[in-house]
Amino acid sequence: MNSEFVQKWQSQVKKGTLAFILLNVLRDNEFYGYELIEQVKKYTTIEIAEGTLYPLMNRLKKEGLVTSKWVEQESGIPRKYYQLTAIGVETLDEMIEYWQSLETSIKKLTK
Amino acid sequence: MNSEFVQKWQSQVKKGTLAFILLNVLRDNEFYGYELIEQVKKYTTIEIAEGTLYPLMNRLKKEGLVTSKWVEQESGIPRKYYQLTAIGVETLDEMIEYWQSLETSIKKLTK
DNA sequence: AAAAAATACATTGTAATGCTATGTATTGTG
DNA sequence: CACAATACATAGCATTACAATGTATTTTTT
Repeated sequence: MNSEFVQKWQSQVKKGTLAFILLNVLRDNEFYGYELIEQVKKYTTIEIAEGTLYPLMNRLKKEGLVTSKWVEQESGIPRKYYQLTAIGVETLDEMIEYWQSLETSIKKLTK
Repeated sequence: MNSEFVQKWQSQVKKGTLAFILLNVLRDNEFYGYELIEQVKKYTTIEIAEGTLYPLMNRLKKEGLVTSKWVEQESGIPRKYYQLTAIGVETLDEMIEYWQSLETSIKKLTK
């Protein structure tokens, strides 16, 4: 099961989907990078590679959708926390709208 | 509205989604390339560029998910009709399964 | 009748993105 | 003391959508 084609396809589906999921996760709380991977793994069936996440978060930051701040800890490596900006919220709303129309279309097709 | 970021994002979402949609469309009927673009435009909010469709159909063919046959017409340019193969149907079923789990996860996140 | 638009196929080069591999540094565990 | 886990990051590769361009025929408009 899960032929090679399907595996590659799933990777393609992530292009775009990941940013959408991450912005949604950041809507209610701020999280640090490594934690985002864990959160997404917990609440979806999706695994985000570290080599995917960090460049992605940098892009979102560059686009002004999130900000970040370093938080030192008593012990351990400092964490970079991400917060959704006002522009991020607006953008996310537009994305949700598009996603829902897409989802509706696909639901019609798959039955 | 529809900021530049969202436009680029929509294009990224199509990576993977397009193949999924096309296979779904081909489940019940065979269509030729140009017709597939029209069908998808009609039943979804998605526009597929010709420069996207023809290479995509070739990939699906190479992977054995579809076959094609030329059909001459009394007048006009010959049409290349695509049919879903047995492997195509199996693959599509796996894709539907993945899509539904993804959709369920995202639905939880967006509300 | 000529010009323009539509039909129907296709390829090339570009930009964007996820993934593997790799790297650094610290802390916790067997 | 070695190894796994935590936490950040980058570089190169493969994949894919899209704009631009091309060919050829047919239909519509002027």
